[in-house]
This record gives sequence, structure tokens and C-alpha cells, in this order.
Amino acid sequence: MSDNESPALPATDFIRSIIRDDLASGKHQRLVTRFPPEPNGHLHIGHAKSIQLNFGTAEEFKGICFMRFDDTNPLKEEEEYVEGILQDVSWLGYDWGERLTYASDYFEQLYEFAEELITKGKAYVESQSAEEIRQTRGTLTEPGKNSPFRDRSVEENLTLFRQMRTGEFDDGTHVLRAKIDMASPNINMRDPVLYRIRKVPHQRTANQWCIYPLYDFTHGLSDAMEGVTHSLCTLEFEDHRPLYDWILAEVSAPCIPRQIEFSRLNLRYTVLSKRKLIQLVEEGHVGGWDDPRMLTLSGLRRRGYPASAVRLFCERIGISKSENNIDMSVLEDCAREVLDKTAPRVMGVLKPLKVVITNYPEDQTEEFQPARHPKNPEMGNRKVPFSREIYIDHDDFREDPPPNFFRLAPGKEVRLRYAYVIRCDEVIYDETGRVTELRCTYDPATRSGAKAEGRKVKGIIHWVSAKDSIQVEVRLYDRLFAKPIPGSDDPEGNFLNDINQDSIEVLSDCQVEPGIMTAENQEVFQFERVGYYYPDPVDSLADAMVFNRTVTLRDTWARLEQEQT
RNA sequence: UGGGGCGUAGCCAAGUGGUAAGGCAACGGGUUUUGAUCCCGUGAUUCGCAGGUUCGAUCCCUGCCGCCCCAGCCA
Repeated sequence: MSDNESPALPATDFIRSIIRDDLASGKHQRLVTRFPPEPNGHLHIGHAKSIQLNFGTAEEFKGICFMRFDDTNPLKEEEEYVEGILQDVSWLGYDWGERLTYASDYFEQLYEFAEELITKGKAYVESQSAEEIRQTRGTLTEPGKNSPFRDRSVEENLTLFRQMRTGEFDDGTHVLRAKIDMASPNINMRDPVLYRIRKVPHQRTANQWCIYPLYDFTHGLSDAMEGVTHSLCTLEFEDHRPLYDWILAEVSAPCIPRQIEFSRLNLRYTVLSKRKLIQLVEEGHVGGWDDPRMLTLSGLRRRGYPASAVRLFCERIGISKSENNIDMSVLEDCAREVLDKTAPRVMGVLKPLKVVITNYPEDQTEEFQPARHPKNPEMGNRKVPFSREIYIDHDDFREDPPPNFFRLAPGKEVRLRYAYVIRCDEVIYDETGRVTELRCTYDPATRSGAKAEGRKVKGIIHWVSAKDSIQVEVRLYDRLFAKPIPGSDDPEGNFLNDINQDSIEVLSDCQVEPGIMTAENQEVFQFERVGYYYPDPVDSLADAMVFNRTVTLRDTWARLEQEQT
């Protein structure tokens, strides 16, 4: 399922430095981390960065990493996402072993910690409405006001909180608040809400609870209960760290984890926020979470990205605290790097142009046996039939070739890869003037592998035997958005206007060499000179294959030609 | 105008008092029956800006500028 190539060089970053120091100083005997997604959507490449940090460092430092679902909001979370998330993490190549947990596993202990806080006079039951709480919170520049319920007695708070638990109040009538400081310049410290009443069943605890803890109360304590030493999260939680520390300090926590923040991944020409991904899926702008244009892990997987390419990418971009905007080409290049070494080669003609080799006998065929991989002879050879009628790619022929075009043109010669040199003698057109066929002659003396190949020809093109080739559908993908930062030009930030209308092109009449049918496993192929293609795991049928273009090969000629014009 | 962060080459990113790692991209050259791959070579007199301390500052101090995050009973 996943290829387990380990990263080349050990990464060094500020978080690993802290871990290294804490282990060296004896502050911790063993590293414990956790990857804590909320099951309200599927994972994307930004999560891969976090997964690789948490699971990756655990592996590196011989520690452990918990796979923990942060499921404290039954209104937004769904069990179906759990399965997808677990599949994505294991696809990436990480194993949580026995350490699959849920914040909801700790609801009872969490409740006890809440009572402890109340008993210590550090939390109170608030009976103002949500609106009133908002009104009295103050603003960024003005302090908030104390709640009239702030000084309820411990006994009253305890009674009320227990009644909240037993369901005696309606949603929204009461909440539990920490008693910290309504004048704090950090808004998170202005008596944050710890528990709210929600009379809805929870995916895992069903109707056991009608009060649910909020993130700030849950997260640090869950970390502590799991013995997490380093709680790694993204920058937007930096402001929450004082609260994280406060809760752990005020309660008899089993240990004190340290929260460390790093910057989240931003990629150009795509969106990675869960909200936006959900919108793309729900409004039908894409085919689903696993649409190959989506930078979700399921989308990348379906597109043909090897897990090791995603890991290489995460390693390459590093970990820091600065805002970043990584170019999509970095990701693409990681795919090329991995695939070049592993993908079996095959010839595939995307836009077939028929070529008749007029001096090749009609009933003759022969078979070439090129290597499946130019540098890995152990991958063996394939059989490629050759005959009088072949297809070449339309892009490899020009009636009026530009300078330095060393492919086929009237009167010019090219080598058919692994086969012969041919010369274009005649161009056949249809009524509309479109080129429909080429008449060529071949030179038998130039047979591939022959001692004296006769002459050197600069151009080499791919081809397939017309009567032997397999027709397949190919889907060419491009970036989903036309702007580096979707929505940045729109006053309302509407990113949907920037969707690239040409992000998918379907070619239904592609011809590939018959050897592709021998593939037993789903694997990514390199269509020589063109790119990497992966059989679509959803729409591909045994007799009607569909290939997704994972990524093109680097195309120096395309760049050159663009510069020439 | 409150609080928390960030600012090192096109994009990432180390270094944190001793004279700017590395990767990707780009460019030049070589190999090549994939215009691919591979190989070799090239880039910051300078670390947001301005002062200061120091024999010496990207690193310490002061001031300024720019960008990001925070006012959910979301995570």
C-alpha cells in the first residue's frame, strides 16, 4: 500500500533541537507526541507536514506518537472521517500501533478535572447568554467586564455543573468558564468557556453526555493523560499557550507537556483550509475529496503520488515559524524524483497521428524488447510490437517546424524509439485541411541495436503499433486555481472565482503499448518522453483503462519554444 | 491604538558575537536511442530599515517599517 523509503538526511529544525536537548538533559526519558485531527474532514498535504513532524520525530528519537481524534464537537464531527483519516496516515507510512485514542475517551476524567477546578475556585458556572458573554468580553483594545455570576460559591457552582451534566438545563443556558482575568490583553485568558451544553448524541459516546468540553480545556489535559512531552501545533495556537499552561498548572495533571508551534503549510495555486476544501466538495466544483486535483492525501493518492514523494516534500520544505508560500513545482518535482527511479516505462501516444511506413511489408511484424527501466535492469524487459502502421503523437509532427524542432516534419527524419529511423515523405489531409496521416519510409539499416546504425538522428519520438496498441482514456490535470493565492484579488476573498477552468482535460483516444496490460499491480507508469500516469482506481476498468496524469516530465523543449515565440 | 508571532538569494531554510550551510528553482557545460534522468560548474561584500554597543554584529541594545494570527458556547 505504501512504499517505505526512508528520508535521506535527518532533518534539523528548531523543534528537533528542543527535543534533542530535552532528551540529552534528561528532562524526558522518551519522546511522546501526538497527531490530533478533528474528524470533520479529510486530511490534506498540510496535515502531512504535521503527521511527518509528529510521527517522524517519534520514529527518529525512538519515542511514540499517539493517533488521537479531537472529537469534542458532536455537531461537526462524523465517524466516516475517522476511517479516511486513519487510511491516509497509514498510507503515508506511519503506524500508531496500540495508540489510537479519542479525546472522548477522556470525557469522564476531563469532567473530574473540571470539578477540581471548580473546587479550587478556578472555574464557575456562567448563566449569561452567548450574546451577553460576547458583549462583555471586551475588544482587542478594551478589557472585558466580569460576569455577574463570577463569584458564585464553590457549592453553587458544583451543584449547577452537576445539573448541567445530568441534563437539567437547555442548550445555551449555562456554560462552565475558567476564572482567570477579564482584563487580560490575551483574549483567550478572559474567562474562557470550558464546557457547553449540547443535547446531541456523540459519534462515540452516544447519549452518555450532554455537556462537552472545548478545545482549550481538552487538548492539554488529553496530552497530559497520554504523557505527551512535546505538543506540536500550528502558529494560530500560540495565543492559546498561556491558557494551555494555566489549565495544566491549576489542575493535578499527571505531567506537564510543552506546546510548541510551527507555521502551517501554504501552497501556491491551491487552497488548503478545511473550510474551503469542504466548500469545493459540497458545491461540486470537484468530483469529491479524492478528486485528483485536490491536495488532499486521498486526492494525491488517486492522482498517483507515491507516499514517499509526499514525505520527501515535507522533508524538503522544513519546519520553521515563518509564513511560507511554497510553489507547486516543489511538490511536482518530488513526484518526479521518486517516480523516475521507480516507474516502469511504456510508450503511450496521447494524440494519435497515423503513420504508414510505405516500404515496410504489409504482413510483417517484429518485436522489440526494451528495458522496463533504463537504469534498473532487474525490472526486466517488455515486448513492443512493430508493424507497418503506427501512431505517433501529433505534437511530434509539425508541417512548418520552428527552429531547433528536431522531431518529424515533411522531408525530415526522426528515430522511432527502440526501432528505426523514418523519413516523412507525404502528408495526408482531410477535407478541412487537417493532417490525418503521414506516409513515411524507414531505413532497415538503422534498426535499433544494429552495429552500424547508419546515421545519427537528433530527434527521437515514441510510437505504438496501430494494430497492437490499447486504447485508453487519459485525464490531464493542471493546478486547480489560476491564481497563486486564490481569492487574493477579490474584495470579499471569494476564491471560487479563481478556479482554473482548464484544470482537467480528458483525452479519450490514447494509444498505449500492449505491455501495459501485464501490470498486475496498480502502479505508476512513465509514458516515455511525456509524463507519469496512474490507472485511476475508481473509474478504470480492465478493458477500459483510465489513466491520471500524475505529473509531466520536465519539458525543456516546451520552454525553449515558448522563449522563441 | 491591546496581545502574540514573523522578516536571511526567485521559493524554502540553517546559522544567533568571529566574518553567510543546504535544498528546490534559474543559468552555463558534459553524458544520453526519453529535448527525461544523471554528472560538473555558477549565485547573498550581505541577513527588513536606521542608529548604538563591540577590535568585530545576521546574531546584543534602541527606534522604525512590513506581513501574519487573536474578540466561536470551532479546532
